[in-house]
Amino acid sequence: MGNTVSIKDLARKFKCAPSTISRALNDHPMINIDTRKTIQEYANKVGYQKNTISLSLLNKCSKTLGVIIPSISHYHETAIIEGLESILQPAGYLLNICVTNESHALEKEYLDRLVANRVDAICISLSQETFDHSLNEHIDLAISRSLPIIFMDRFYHALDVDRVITDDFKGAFMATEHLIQMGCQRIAHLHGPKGITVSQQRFKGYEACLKKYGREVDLELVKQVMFSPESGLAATKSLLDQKIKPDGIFAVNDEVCFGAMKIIQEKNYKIPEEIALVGFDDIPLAAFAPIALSSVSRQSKKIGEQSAHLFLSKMNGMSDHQQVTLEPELIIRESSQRNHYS
Amino acid sequence: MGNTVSIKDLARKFKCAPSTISRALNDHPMINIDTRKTIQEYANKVGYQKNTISLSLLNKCSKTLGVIIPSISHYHETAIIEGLESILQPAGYLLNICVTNESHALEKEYLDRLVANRVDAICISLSQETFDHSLNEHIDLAISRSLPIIFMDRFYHALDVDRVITDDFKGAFMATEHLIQMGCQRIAHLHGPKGITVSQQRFKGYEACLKKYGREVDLELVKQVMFSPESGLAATKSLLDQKIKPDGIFAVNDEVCFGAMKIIQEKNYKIPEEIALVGFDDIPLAAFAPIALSSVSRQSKKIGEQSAHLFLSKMNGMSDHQQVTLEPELIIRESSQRNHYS
DNA sequence: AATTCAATTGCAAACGTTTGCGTAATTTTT
DNA sequence: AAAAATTACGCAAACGTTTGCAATTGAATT
Repeated sequence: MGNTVSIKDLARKFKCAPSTISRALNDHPMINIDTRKTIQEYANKVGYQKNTISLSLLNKCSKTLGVIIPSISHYHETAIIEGLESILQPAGYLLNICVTNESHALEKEYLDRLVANRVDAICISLSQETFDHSLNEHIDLAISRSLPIIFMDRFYHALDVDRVITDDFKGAFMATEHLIQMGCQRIAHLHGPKGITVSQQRFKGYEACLKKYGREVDLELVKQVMFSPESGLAATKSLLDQKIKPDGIFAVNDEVCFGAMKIIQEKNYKIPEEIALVGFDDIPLAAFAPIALSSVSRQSKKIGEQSAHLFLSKMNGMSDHQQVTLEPELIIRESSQRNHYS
Repeated sequence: MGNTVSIKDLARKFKCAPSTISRALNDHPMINIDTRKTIQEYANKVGYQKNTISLSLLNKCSKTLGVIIPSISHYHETAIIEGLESILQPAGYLLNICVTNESHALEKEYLDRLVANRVDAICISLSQETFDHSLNEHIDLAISRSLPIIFMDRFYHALDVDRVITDDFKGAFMATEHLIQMGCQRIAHLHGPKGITVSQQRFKGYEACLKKYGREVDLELVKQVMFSPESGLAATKSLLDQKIKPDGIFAVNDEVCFGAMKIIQEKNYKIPEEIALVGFDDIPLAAFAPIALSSVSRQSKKIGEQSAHLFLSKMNGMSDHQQVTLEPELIIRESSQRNHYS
């Protein structure tokens, strides 16, 4: 920007070599203590600011982490970013955040751009399109470049990768088991967009739990939804219009539950007595839903923190791959707590 | 990363000068069409990826925008990011997102780092600490470097800056006027953290509206809150415990309203008949609050979009400063709609 | 056959910083 | 007083890419 001052400028000013300035600014003992001070003071006065770009070029390391996520509009994603930042800020890293809107093309484009920018590593949560059609060439290519890639949330076809996930299966299992223990007989599931790992895992957890208690999955009670309250409302409405109505609902996330609650209350069913409800993610507003919402916490912030730690280990030369699986936690609130049943 | 291939590598391979490779890859007509093709194909085969860092160094332009925000846990901030990204992705820019947690020290640190990284410009929403104590030296310094800085949401002491904001005053005025028209006599305000522009502006709008209708601000009816439902609940509780109870509440944001609703319903007051409620931000869950929440939309995504456009104009050489003020929009839902009163 | 011209390609500098090595100048040791 | 050691600084290359200008080649023109 026009008036930025470089080491060369300072060298001209002091009639010395750039190397001297560089060493002086870095407090290199090789340089006379007085010259050091003089140079440092002057540099400070004129607002010299190190140009990190030239350093990146030299050191082949940009002190930047690329982050690719499908969306940024939910608590889960922002909490991940908070987690990443809480660890990486003190470590001197910056974040390049890219939102793909679940588009494979955009994911590919962003990945290319991050590689061109020589980020030190990439934390990625795959887009739905990438997942649906197993379009993995761009990822494989990046990996073959030996660019460290850390997968968050969604699985990747290869086994020997770095990965930080929550045990969605287990979380779903816990939620379903809880509903069973609360006396629910017909537990419905609001199934997330298919093709997305978390949707599949949560359904499998739900399914496995029913099996454990000798029940079958009734496909009449499984409706597919998007991750939005509107979608949750519509799906729940169709559930309530059926002959076989649910007396418990496990939903793929909390936003969906807000929609479900709306229509359930409109139709004058009692929560949790007539219909018990459990969501997923434990968003900050869960406790402030019409009926305080029970939910499975997936420790979103910890996913970010763990990913950051994994990244830092890799920067420190750790070469073997690591898979971190976080334990979900069931938070029981009014929407599923039937004291008189237990 | 070890196996990255550079132009120099290709030059060695083809026994020619790096300049030839560079021109060939950029389809420069000066280079023989056949050599061009050959080189391009080979480069493609071995996965050559342009090193943007060297380009940044050369062109003094990094194709990166620095974004500094106080928090990333609310809809407003993520919508801004979505807006920024929707415009800047097609333009070939990346975002360096920094979250300050309202800390001045962190803001300063991040600003320095972004400058060191030679971002092309910075979009910033000032931290509360910076605002409270008018700690502007770091900003002034950056401006004196002639680094373009675009302020979002929060005012800056200087006048000749670039800025994109929503008219919070007007939004608050609209909300308050609406409550008056719904017949509310004692309108309380849940005042955001002081020192933050949006809090102040919204209070002023509330105040001005009351004045217009010949009313005074009753400080008993103004409670200070943080931007959280918990805080909203506590403040509302103290309101309801007073002798003078409100029959309408205008809150600084929607999360606060969720907390307010909780306690209002617990104490068995009817919304909106006994207490009408209006929030701010129009978050996606507003319509799914216990009572669908009326709210002032501040067009968060548009703030991002406009900031991005402003940034692009500046990149195209626009030198004069621009102030964009977006119009808020009042969304009326059940929490304030008293049909029988109007 | 000498000259001009166009088509290709190479050279070298530049962006800003670091760092190994060389080289003065000064001091210490024998 | 000569040799060795220390102190303080400069030189130049390196990172990867672009670009104005010079240089080479071959063909076309006179």
